[in-house]
Amino acid sequence: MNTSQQNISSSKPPLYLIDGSSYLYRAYFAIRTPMSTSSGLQTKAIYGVTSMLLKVLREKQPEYIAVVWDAKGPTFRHKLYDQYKANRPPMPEDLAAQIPWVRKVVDALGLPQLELQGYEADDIIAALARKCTDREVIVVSGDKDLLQLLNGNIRIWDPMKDEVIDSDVFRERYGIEPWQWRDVLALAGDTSDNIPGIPGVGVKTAIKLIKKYGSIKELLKNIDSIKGKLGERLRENREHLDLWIKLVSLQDDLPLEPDQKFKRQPGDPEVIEPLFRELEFNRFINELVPRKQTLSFEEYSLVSSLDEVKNLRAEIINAQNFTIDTETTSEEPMRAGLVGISICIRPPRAAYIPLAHHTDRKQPDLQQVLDTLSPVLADENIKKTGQNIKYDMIILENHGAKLKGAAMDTMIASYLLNPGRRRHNLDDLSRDILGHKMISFKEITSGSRKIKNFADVSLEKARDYSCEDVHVTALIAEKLAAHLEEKGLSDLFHNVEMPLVSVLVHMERAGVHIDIEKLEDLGREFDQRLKQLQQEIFEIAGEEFNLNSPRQLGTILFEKLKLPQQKKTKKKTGYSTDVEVLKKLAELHPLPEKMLIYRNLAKLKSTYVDGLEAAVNPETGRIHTSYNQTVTATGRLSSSNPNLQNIPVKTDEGKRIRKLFAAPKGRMLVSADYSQIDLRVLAHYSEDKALVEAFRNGEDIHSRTASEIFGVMPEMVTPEMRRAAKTVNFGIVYGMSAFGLAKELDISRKEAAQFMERYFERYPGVKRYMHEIVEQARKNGFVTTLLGRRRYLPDIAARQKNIREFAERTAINTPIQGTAADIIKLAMIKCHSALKRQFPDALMVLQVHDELVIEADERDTDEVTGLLKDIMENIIELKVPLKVSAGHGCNWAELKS
DNA sequence: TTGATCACG
DNA sequence: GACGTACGTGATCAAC
Repeated sequence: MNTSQQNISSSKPPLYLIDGSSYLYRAYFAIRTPMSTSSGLQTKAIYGVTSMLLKVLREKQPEYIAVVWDAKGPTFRHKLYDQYKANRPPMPEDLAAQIPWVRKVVDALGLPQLELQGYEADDIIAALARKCTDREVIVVSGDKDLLQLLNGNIRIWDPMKDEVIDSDVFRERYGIEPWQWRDVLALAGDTSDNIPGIPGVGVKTAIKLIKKYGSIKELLKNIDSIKGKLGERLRENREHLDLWIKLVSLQDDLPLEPDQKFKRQPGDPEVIEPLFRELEFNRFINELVPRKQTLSFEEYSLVSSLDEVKNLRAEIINAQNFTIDTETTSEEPMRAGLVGISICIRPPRAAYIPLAHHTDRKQPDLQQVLDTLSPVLADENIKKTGQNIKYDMIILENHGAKLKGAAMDTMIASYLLNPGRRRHNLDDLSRDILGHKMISFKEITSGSRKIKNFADVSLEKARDYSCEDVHVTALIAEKLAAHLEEKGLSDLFHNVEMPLVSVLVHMERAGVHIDIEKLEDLGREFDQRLKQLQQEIFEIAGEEFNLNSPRQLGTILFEKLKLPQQKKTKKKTGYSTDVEVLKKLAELHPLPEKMLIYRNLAKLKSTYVDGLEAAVNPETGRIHTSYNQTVTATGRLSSSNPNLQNIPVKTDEGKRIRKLFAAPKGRMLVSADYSQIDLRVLAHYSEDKALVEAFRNGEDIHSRTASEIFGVMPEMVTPEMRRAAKTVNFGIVYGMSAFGLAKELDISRKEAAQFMERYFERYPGVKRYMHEIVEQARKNGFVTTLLGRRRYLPDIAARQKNIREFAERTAINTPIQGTAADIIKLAMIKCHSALKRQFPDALMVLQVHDELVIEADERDTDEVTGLLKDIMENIIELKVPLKVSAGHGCNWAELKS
């Protein structure tokens, strides 16, 4: 209806109206992790609102803006209806206490704010928005009540979901006009405001009614013709509707004008910074306050001669520990050259040794420096600290200097303290732990476009940057060490994670050998077959399209060929064309079948053939992955650049890829993997009698489960039954529901539910474990593995069922997956040291969660196999034995025992 | 940058 | 009454 206003606004900056109260509540209830300052002030709501406001300021840079609040005390709605919001408990005390602080923050940011006695924020927003006709209005809110405001001039934006709703989006989504939304709300009611609406009518039904009749007014005219329970209820409650309409209407005749008062003022850093420090909002300080020196830089020195290096060495020997960082030419350690080394003895004393900067100025000789430092680097008793020290160890060792005695890695320490945290990089740790914003790489390279890597950075800038790195690392290390101790994580850190670093250094440097010629042959073959397939698919489809585009394929399948749509994509953005769908469609049409073959081959070609080819290191002729020790939430390692933990194995085509992982001449690959480690860990934790007994007797666990759930003698178990039981066994470890099992086995939900019921009858200990671990998570807020590794599960208390249930499944799975990870980490450390002693030529080349692969001299094959199996099976004593199956072969696909 | 898909345990 | 439903990863490609 207001389309005529559409273009009025284009010349003037829009007015942003922010629904402060709704975000205040939302933040308070939605942020699950408790937040408070060290003095005890709760800050969750302040933090949430601040974060939202900063997002608006950062992304929109609004010139006209108002932050609007609900007034305290009763509103006109309470006068109309004494039950209004009567079901709502009073505002929690700790939330009320945060309000004055939020107001202070808004003031400090220079944003106008208002409230009006007797009205809610929604009414103020409505009044201002409707009166503002000379410019566009953007209402910032996540509240559905405000949808009735939408017109050609008013849009709603929810920055937290990053969702913009304008009239068109609204019409498409609900099939009605925005002004009709008021009637929808009146019919449906609002439980949180204690407006009942028509009993039995929710938003869906209300929309249907309004679509049909246009408005409540028209509906009432036809009310006698509405049939069934719905008609009855409407007739019974018709006299209330007038009141519900009044209550959900937004009051817009308020004495407010959208005038110059709403011009945004510049925020005052002098006020903001102390305020944010008081609230301990370190994360926001960097965004708003220009970087200042918060650390002392006075004791940073630039080392220019070998004599100075010797002095440094003397200082190190005196201190017996130091923090180290290397500057290099690449992020990939196996391709990087060494540019400089920084060392911090005692914060703030730090020094930078430039080695290969592009400069005419004098730099100490790289080799002489390493020779000089070698005695301290290689001295295990001199303890080293670093941030991702594995990287520095690889760099140094590649340049002929081995680093021993790595005792503290701040990245790993941060990971153990909270493995769910997304980033453990130094910049973020410095910000969060020290409240210090570090010099960014951008800052030292700005002004010169010639800077390609660190070698191009000037010596002074390099000194400041690099010394700050070690300085900050040393400061963080102290704090994190204390936290590890508090949380009982020190043993895991010192006895598992830190020793593992050296193992990973060895593995990454070793790399894995690839048969490059066969790789290239395979690439050519796949290429040909892909071309052929493409041709055939185009012919069947009757047109050409991009086979790699799921979207284009969807159009062909469901619009052109009119095949029945199976399901939407996860985010509901289009037709799904995944394997499941294509398999179903293959029964109806020849194209999906071809597409499956194409997809399979295309994946192998691009990810594996091309990917591996690009990853071969020209100097070593091998592939050096990175094992990430601080990525997974459960404690597993992950592998990247390239990922060697997802090399195909299941299909024949896939095995041809795996076959390319071949030992060089005279060498052999030995592989050992834990069989059913997850289920054995589950047996250990649950102490379930039947499960424990099965493993102690060395039974085939899937057959045993089949015999249990199908109620047949073990010898009567068919392969089909065993397969189903295997799926159940896996599903249990993930906390699967009957629904999930039904889908996986393609059986009815009822049957699946019966399987699960039988399972829990037969393995009652497992049921008990699942219950207890969820209870434990609820009580502590985290779960632990055998070695005390923690994972926090803030969602375990979520009000939303699906979110809470996800956390519950995680609580079940993490101790199992994480304990298996603990076990193989222990085994890696022990195997590595045993191999080093007994078979110094052997190389540990791969770890794939429950499997270790060693490359050894072919004469040592049997002994290495025995050693591996022995160590892995006896690495720790559980209530059931650990079993390892080991084999060897010339390549990774063909292993013989 | 995000979403869809698919490789692994 | 509708929604979602099996844990943990990383790489590639299309599309924005």
